[in-house]
Amino acid sequence: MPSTIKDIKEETGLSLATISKYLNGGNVLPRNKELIEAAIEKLDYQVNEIARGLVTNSTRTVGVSVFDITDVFNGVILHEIGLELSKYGYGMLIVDAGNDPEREAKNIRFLVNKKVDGIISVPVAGPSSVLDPAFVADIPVILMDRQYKDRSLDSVVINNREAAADATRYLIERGHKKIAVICSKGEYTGLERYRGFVDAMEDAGLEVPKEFILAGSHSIEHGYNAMNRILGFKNRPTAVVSTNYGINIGVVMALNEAKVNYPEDISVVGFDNLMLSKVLKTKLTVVEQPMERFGQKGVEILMQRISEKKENNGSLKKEGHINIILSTRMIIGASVKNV
Amino acid sequence: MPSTIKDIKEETGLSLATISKYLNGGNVLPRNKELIEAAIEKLDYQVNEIARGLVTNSTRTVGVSVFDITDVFNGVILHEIGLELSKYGYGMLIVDAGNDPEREAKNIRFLVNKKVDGIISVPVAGPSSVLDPAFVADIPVILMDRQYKDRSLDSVVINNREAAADATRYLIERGHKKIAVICSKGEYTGLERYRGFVDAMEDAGLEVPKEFILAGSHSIEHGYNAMNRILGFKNRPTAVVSTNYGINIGVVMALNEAKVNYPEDISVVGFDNLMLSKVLKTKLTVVEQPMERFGQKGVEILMQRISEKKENNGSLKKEGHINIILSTRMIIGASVKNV
DNA sequence: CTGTTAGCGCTTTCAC
DNA sequence: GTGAAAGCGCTAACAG
Repeated sequence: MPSTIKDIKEETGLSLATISKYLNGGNVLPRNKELIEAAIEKLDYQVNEIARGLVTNSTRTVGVSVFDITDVFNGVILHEIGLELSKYGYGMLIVDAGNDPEREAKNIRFLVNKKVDGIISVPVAGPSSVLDPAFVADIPVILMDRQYKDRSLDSVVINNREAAADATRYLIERGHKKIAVICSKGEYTGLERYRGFVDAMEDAGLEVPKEFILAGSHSIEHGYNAMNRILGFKNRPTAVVSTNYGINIGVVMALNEAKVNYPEDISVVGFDNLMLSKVLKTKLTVVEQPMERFGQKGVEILMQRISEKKENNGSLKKEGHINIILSTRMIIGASVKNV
Repeated sequence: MPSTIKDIKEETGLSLATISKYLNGGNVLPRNKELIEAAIEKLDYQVNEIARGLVTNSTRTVGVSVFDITDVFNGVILHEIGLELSKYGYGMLIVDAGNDPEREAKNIRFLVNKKVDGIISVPVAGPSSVLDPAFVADIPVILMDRQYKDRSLDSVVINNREAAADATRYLIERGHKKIAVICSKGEYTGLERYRGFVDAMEDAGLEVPKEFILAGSHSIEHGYNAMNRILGFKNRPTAVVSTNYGINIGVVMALNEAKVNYPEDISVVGFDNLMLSKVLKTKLTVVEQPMERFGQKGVEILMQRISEKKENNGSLKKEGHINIILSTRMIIGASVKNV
């Protein structure tokens, strides 16, 4: 059995209050300080955060929910969040939805029951009601990367629509007129990016045949299948916009397997400057998202909400939402040719 | 403020004990059951796991420590562990060392203070003493993928030495005699794999010039730099063994950039059948690790230890260790040619 | 089956 | 600066 504050009371002869005060950085006589420190050392004492949490009503832990932990994008986000959180002395309780909304709902309830001080969510697509248990419990929630269509919440995102329009314009400026988009319309990010694509095409007065819009899931499979479909068209596009990392991978996979060269046979613009881009013989031209900034800003807002709540003695005040929009930039590779 | 068991006592007129019993699946009169359920519904009651944990001395949470959460290998492991844990009604508290032993030590202390019921660790290289706080607190620990040289602990691993020897033999059988290995000797896994390589070469009576052993870190950079060094040799090997996923990526990146084709110009055998293998034009021949089995077995042993501890009323008995060795298999790609 | 009571380990008034 | 005492929300005997 680990030792408790009581044991160190026996050891030192001091009262619980004094010891607790020391533990929380309060002032105690130098003499007592030494006594306590010696006892802690001797007894291997470690604070029981559970007991502390029960009385302070704060766990110094935030819950982080991601739609898929095997997705590199989320791995990087988690890394950045963890780094940032530790600066505040906070830990994180990570839950993984595995792209399943029901599991996500279950996970959120789990976090609420665990009394996390706040939640950062990179949500699965779907109604925002999965977060209801958090709202009922007055736990601040920050959305990251994705937002909900049905409710406005604190969030940190990029301007997906603009970014996708930029990517598309990049192709248009290089003479492309027949451009296809491979996207996922199921979640916020994908839909916005799709819209950005359409914006740019319309602004340029370019037609988009229906079959050039390949909407599906946010996945390697979809990228792979969609690219293969495109390769089968009699009337092939000269360029393709891929709207996320998973799709990038699928697209490149399909191209390589079919021995179709890019940019010679078809140009490609993708999203996210992660691992993959580094390993390809022909580097992808992509829209890069500022991963570290995601973590920093997300944690910053959350900490702000948590202290607001504290100042407001325990209840969240609901007056508007913070919406941080991070800027992106195009990383120029060699996957686009002039036409 | 969320409602408590007391509120539902007021609401129903029942005693705390009865309500608690219901909450924990005990038998109560149907009438009372309805009353309680109605109150729970009405008050949006959620169990306070913190309070529960304080008295039961169990949090139904396990801590999972990984050496680097941005490493896809760990992402997959975490996914599998989470899936498996949820079958037992357990949640996980994930901590990420970012390859920093000091951060890992801090993380373990954090988990201990959070009173997790057990810890699964995919450790950073280094002395096992980072785990001491867990041992002092009598928290069961399961090592996954990697072991320590300085202490024997419960673990689930693959036979790294055998697997690497298999991979090497695969090359030898195809006529390769000049084979280089790119590895990391810093952690358990890397060292074992290096040894397996040496085993196979010695058994075949093949010489390994010193410069054909490129030991460095478990990283993309190392794979990349090492492969570039190899390409600069006057006396080039005809094949290379890459001993982990990160190194695979670096190797392929270097090859592609130098426009050196594999297997035509050099053969490659790698480790781990993850994402990358799917996207390469020429698929890598690799040793595949059973990711799901890692999660299943790791959680299984941990649950066993947790219940043993309970039966032994709260203290871990230390009689030997469980060591699960999972089998691997070679996935044949097209990155090796006969010579 | 139900209620009373004690107590998990800690923080926090409030006197002193 | 220190101590006594109450209490966070819940479970676990023990009586009834």
